Amino acid sequence: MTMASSAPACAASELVARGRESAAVLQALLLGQQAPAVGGAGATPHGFRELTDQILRCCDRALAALRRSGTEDDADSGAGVRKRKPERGYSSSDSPARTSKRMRVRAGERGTRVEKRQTMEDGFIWRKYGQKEIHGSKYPRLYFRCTYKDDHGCMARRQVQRSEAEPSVFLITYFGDHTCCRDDEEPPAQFVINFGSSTSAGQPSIGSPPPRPSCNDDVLEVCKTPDLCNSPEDELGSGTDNVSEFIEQSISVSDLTRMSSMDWDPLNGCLDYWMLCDGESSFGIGEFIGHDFNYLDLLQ
DNA sequence: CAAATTTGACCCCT
DNA sequence: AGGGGTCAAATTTG
Repeated sequence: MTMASSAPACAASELVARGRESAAVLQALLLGQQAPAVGGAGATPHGFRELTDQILRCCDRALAALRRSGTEDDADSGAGVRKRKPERGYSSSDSPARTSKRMRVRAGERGTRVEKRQTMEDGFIWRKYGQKEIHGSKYPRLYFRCTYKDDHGCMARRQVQRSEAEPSVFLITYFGDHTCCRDDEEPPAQFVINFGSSTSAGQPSIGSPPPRPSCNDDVLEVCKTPDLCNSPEDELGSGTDNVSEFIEQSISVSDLTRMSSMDWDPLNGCLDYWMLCDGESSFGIGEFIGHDFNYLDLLQ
């Protein structure tokens, strides 16, 4: 990823200005003054919520842009995938870019994040590439990579494991950046994907266009400590004490739908995910679409 | 038939 | 040696 160091600052500046504008509108509404409608927001609870959401988003993204400007080098090296040395059975040309969790941890990989969620949905399209029984763990760990790994070279990955302490909760560990939607091009992810088991709804189900990965209401907690990625369940423990407290403000489905209609740009979309990768974000990725997928993989 | 998932095997690390 | 992450052939699904 290459970006001029001043670009994030400019973006942050724009975002702060946008956020301030929204704050001004909100203030006017609260004071009962006449205010121009922003995004259709009016002096209603819905309108207030919309404005506050917008303000918060702008602030968060601005912060992320600024942080990113100071840590780009780290992020580049951190999220990068190190190739293993050529292995037996692989030709030099097709030697896969395998990664080792230990290698990443040892190298201080950034861009890892653990979330406790009620759903595996996060707005991105993931492709399952593995499943492993974890020693001492009741539930298997599922391995996903971005569907657009091949098309866009997106190296985002995630691991999903059902919490033993809270079976209704998924511990999702994210690795790497989503580079599949950073360009000016239209974001590739325009579908909701439901990961299910092979025995039933094994194939992803395509539904209505999902909201942009930004705020969500099913993120219970987010742990931004990369080390936790080693073993989310172990390190998170049975409770929530070890997890940095983070409770997402709930967002209605209608809000999400509206958000999805926002103009797509890196600041409105994938930047949210960058923030996660920076481990500094105050909000999670993805949105809650529904709970209609099967948990059989993790139930066993 | 193309794309996604499953699952056994391989490899690295401790 | 064993655990964990990833690959890739086989299988399944739409």
